[in-house]
Amino acid sequence: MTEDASPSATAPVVDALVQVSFAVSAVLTRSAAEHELSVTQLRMLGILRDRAPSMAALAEYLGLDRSSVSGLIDRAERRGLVARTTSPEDARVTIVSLTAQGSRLAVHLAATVNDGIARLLNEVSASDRTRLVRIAESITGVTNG
Amino acid sequence: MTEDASPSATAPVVDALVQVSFAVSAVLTRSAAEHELSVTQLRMLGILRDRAPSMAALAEYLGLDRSSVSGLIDRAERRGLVARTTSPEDARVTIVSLTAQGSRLAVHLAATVNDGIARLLNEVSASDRTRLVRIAESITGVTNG
DNA sequence: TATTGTTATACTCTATAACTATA
DNA sequence: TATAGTTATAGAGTATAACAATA
Repeated sequence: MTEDASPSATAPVVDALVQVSFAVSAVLTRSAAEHELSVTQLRMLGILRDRAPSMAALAEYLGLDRSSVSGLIDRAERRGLVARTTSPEDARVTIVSLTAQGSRLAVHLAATVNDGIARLLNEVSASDRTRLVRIAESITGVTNG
Repeated sequence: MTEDASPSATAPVVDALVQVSFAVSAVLTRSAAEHELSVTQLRMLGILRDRAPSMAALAEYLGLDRSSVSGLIDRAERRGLVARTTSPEDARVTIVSLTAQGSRLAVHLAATVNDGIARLLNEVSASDRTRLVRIAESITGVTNG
């Protein structure tokens, strides 16, 4: 987790970011692996928690080609986690949604991930957490919360 | 441990961490993709920058099975990035090292990754960077710098 | 014609199990 | 016997290109 994708003369703050990123990734990987899921499947379930998008929209969310998402959804469907339905408005469009089982798993996974990340923050003070949110906003250019 | 955690109510600081992690991962993925490498190959090149480990040690660094590393090194060798040599001390052991070309690429990649991460920090003030290093230490339990 | 989704194909990444060569 | 590494096999994930169905 700390191997180092980082050059010899890396600034400490760059290392800091990379290491935090690895720690978070490890939580995601571990949470997914507990249910024999890939991180991509984890993300997919997270997306479907509050959406029932078309295949194309799902591909967009995931940043993947549609053909990749076809396979992804094939495998999730085989496991009973998602279902495909044809849009009533446009017969070309396939709508993806969670099954009851998929929904339960998605809720559970979200909690697991949340707990895992929260645990990383155990030793971080309240004021540092506040600061971290602001710093993250600067980094991602997005407002969180 | 996951009792209520209605994950819709994820704390902003958890989201912040996840988003920072995605931003860093995107830099790694993009830097690797510029040279048609996977993130695993990128990590491998980073590791070999200052080491010439055995296959087993490399597998340990990467957290992968040895058989996975065999394939990884096969592909990198085919591209002229690494070389295998047999250890003089123990004929069972294969030593992996960068070729001149692999070394040049590793140096270049390290700089690219460093620049990409540094660019994420463009809008972060000096005092926030200092704080970020400290927060990262709390998160990873490791001292950076 | 354009769009949505799937399929065919090919490659990387990963693991498990079985194998070999060496110790 | 035990260890290092490879190979055989299998499956997931990913993309490109070609395709069918629908608009």
